Amino acid sequence: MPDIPKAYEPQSVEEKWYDFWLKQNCFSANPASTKPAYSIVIPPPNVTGMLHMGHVLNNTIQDILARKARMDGKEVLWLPGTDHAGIATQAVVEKSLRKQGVMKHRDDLGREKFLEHVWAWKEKHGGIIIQQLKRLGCSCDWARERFTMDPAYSRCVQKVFVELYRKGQIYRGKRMVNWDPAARTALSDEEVEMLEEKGQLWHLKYPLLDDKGQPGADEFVVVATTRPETMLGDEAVAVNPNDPRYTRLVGRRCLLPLQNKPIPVIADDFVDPKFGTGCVKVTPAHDPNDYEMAVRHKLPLTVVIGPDGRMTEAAGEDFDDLDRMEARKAVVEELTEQGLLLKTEDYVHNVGYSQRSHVPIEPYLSEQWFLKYPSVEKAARAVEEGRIAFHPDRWSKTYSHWMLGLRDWCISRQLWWGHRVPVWYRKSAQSSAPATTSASNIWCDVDAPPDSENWTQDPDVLDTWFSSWLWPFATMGWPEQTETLKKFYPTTDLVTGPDIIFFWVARMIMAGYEFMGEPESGLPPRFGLPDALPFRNVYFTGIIRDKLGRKMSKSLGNSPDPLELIAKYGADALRFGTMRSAPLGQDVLFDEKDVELGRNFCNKLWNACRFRQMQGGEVQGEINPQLLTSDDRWILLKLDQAIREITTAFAEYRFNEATQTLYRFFWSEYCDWYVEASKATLAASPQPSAVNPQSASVRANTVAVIDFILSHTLRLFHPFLPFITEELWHGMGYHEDMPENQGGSSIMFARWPKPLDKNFHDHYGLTDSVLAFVTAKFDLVTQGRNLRREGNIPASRKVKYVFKPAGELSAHDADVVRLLLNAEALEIQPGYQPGKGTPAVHSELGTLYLPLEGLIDVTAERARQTKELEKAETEMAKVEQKLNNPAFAQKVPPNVLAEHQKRLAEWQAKRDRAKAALEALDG
RNA sequence: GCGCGCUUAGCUCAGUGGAAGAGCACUUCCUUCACACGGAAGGGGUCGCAGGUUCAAGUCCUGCAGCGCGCACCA
Repeated sequence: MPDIPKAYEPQSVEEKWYDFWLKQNCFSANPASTKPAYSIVIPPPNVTGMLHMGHVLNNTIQDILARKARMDGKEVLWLPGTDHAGIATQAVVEKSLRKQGVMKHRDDLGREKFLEHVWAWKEKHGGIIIQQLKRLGCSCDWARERFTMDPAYSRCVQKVFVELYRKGQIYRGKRMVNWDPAARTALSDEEVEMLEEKGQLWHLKYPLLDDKGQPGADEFVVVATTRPETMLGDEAVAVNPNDPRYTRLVGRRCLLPLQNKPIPVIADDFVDPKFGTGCVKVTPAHDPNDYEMAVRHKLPLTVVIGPDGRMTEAAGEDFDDLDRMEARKAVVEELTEQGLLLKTEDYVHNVGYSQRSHVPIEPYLSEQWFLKYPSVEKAARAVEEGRIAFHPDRWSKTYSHWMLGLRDWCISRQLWWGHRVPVWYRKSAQSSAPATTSASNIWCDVDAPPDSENWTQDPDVLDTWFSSWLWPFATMGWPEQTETLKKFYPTTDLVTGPDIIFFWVARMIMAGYEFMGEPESGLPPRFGLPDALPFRNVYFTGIIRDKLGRKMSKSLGNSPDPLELIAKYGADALRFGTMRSAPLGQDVLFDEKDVELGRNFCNKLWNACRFRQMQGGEVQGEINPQLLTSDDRWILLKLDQAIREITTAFAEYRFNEATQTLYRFFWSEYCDWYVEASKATLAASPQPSAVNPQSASVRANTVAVIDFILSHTLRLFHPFLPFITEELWHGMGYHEDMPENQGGSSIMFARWPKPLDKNFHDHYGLTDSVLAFVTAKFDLVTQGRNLRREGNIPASRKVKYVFKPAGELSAHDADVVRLLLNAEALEIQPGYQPGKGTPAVHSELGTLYLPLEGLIDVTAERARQTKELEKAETEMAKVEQKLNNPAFAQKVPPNVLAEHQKRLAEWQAKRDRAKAALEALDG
């Protein structure tokens, strides 16, 4: 690292090493490797998407896992790709084409032309998010990038459709579905968001008809509705058969206002007599329950709201072509005029909204394709019995609950962009319209029928999730039994958000069992893999929110652009800051300050290495146990502790804990204490001197300790901070002695640090007493610095401390204390007799005085000692209370008892010293 | 209605039955030869409320309250 800049400059460094990794093929996964496999498939982002903070969190975690696995000696496959996001992409392209004036509606272009435009759009924009992931440092095997509309992948989707169709799991049916009038397509139940809304409950009067079909003078049934516009399609009024108020009405007819149509009063158990008036208007074509009732009572269906959300001709002249919300107003107005609106109540209820278009869902009767979920039982048990582990585990409850109440999945979408349903209908002889749908007239196969001119393909495409549920194996070459599948399936970890637990996670597990699992009895093995499940662990990230706790969204404009953050702070900073504030299982309140913290941390790491470089000399490999200082031993112990904590945190997917440990170890322990203390030895000349023949070799030994710590620290940091660690790994020369494939070429493959074992501890004298000694030494320093503060002595003023040791204190340790106190001198005087009121602090090592010759601030000193005294007394009281409890001594473990007794003694000693000091001040 | 979270320093949050923690913000001091993207010393908490278990509870149990999120066909 020649001419090291004072501050870390990430931009050039990041680009350089990413190119290096790509050129060296560091990310490519080799199925022929003998190393154990580790694999992740990326949750495919939308092909037209842009990187947002959610991606940053999600993909940083995956990259951390992948990089850690490489350092653990695994053969790693992180398989990237994108999905085609049917509705979203089609909507974006349609909007753009309209804006350009290319079309008004896609029908203007026709299916083929329109799809050409979408593909062109995909070619232009589809790579953006992939490039952005690279900026973040993601170590995906890019050669294996997949897209859900790739020809091979599309064939997987079709094959799966055909298989399930032939097994009877997929069927076509006319059903009431969730219709998105903006996107003009059916949606699955999961794509409907129930939102609480303040609405109104309108009470409508329907005049009853007498025997002659004439409205009675004053006879009405009153129905309540939240959607008055649907009354135009009413076909009955229903009451509960056991409701005494209305039994006499059943069988009579009433007049549907506005339409002037007689409709029957029917009896149905569905009606809850206790709700509202106990009379329900029945709109068969626009409400799922009403539809069921209509089927039971053989009522006709009148469609008054069309697929575009506008009223149809059947709604009557006055309402035809009105938007459904305008129609609502118009209907209410008209009914009011006719005196048929009894009352309007405020009413809070839940309204289904399209998760895609954010418009209210319209229940809509249409012909759709449905899937009876396959392998549900196996998929449910896999999670319940722990073969797939959720992190945090609580999501498994959500999963199980969902698996219990499954309804058939509506998989067809009325779009053009997507996998077209592989079903053809035989054209009738007379026209090109599909003939009756009997078996011989339907062709369902991956390939079109040979006489395709006699057939018409189903116009619908499949739900995007119907393709992405195959992602873990369809990306690896299924249905061929590829080497990749053999090596890397099942995958190890999946990282995703809990919001797609139903959409994706559950369905992937089902698909795993259905298509990768054991064959049904009697059939030859279809796939020779031992395990069907698609992954073993699922890590659920939190949702990234802004610092006010709001979800990030384009419309709020509260979503920072990660690329701007990378440009400003560096990718490592963004990764570290995000991970540090993202606890397992909780939402993340993102604040740019977090990224700033990440940048500051990188700068600290940079400068710590720079400090080492300034000490000169080659990388020091060997540490001589004979020459270790107490500080050297202390930092080795702290490193050991950090390695253990971080390794455990990784095993439990507690990444924020790992980053916090790293932060604490490196900043608070290594930089704040060890580096400062090491300056005592580093100040010596690197050349042997006559005065102190050992100082040069002690100095070299300290440099060796620094190299040991830094080379370990860089490896511990690598999964979080890939760029700066690679830069420093090479810059510091730590790669030089490593085997080529274990850190010699890249820190990516350096071995993950192991905890320092017992032999190491014994060999280097890493003992509890060293730990206690150095802790006490540093405590003495903190107290000594406090003396200076309390006495209002500026840091710039050189002062002399006097130390009265309780035992032995080596010259080195005394020098460290002097240095850390920023003292001109530290006089060791075992028999020191302080003058009256000399400020002093105590530690296990002895008493430290700050003699100030006539400059003692008696008031300040008294205040300080009084505070000490009070603190000691309250702490004593706490411990005494416990110890005085007879049950305590009997039941508590001996070590805890001993610890409490020791604690009491310590506080007593402190109290006594504070008392004495106060008396001395007054005396 | 059912389920799941959350409630700890001014803010954002860690905390795994045995002395209340971090970052930011705040106060004071320091441009000392790694770093002002820095250093030092401080101030600041009846751990949402009420019970219970325990020698010992921020931590375990039971209620309650507030906030958030799922799921649920009641017009």
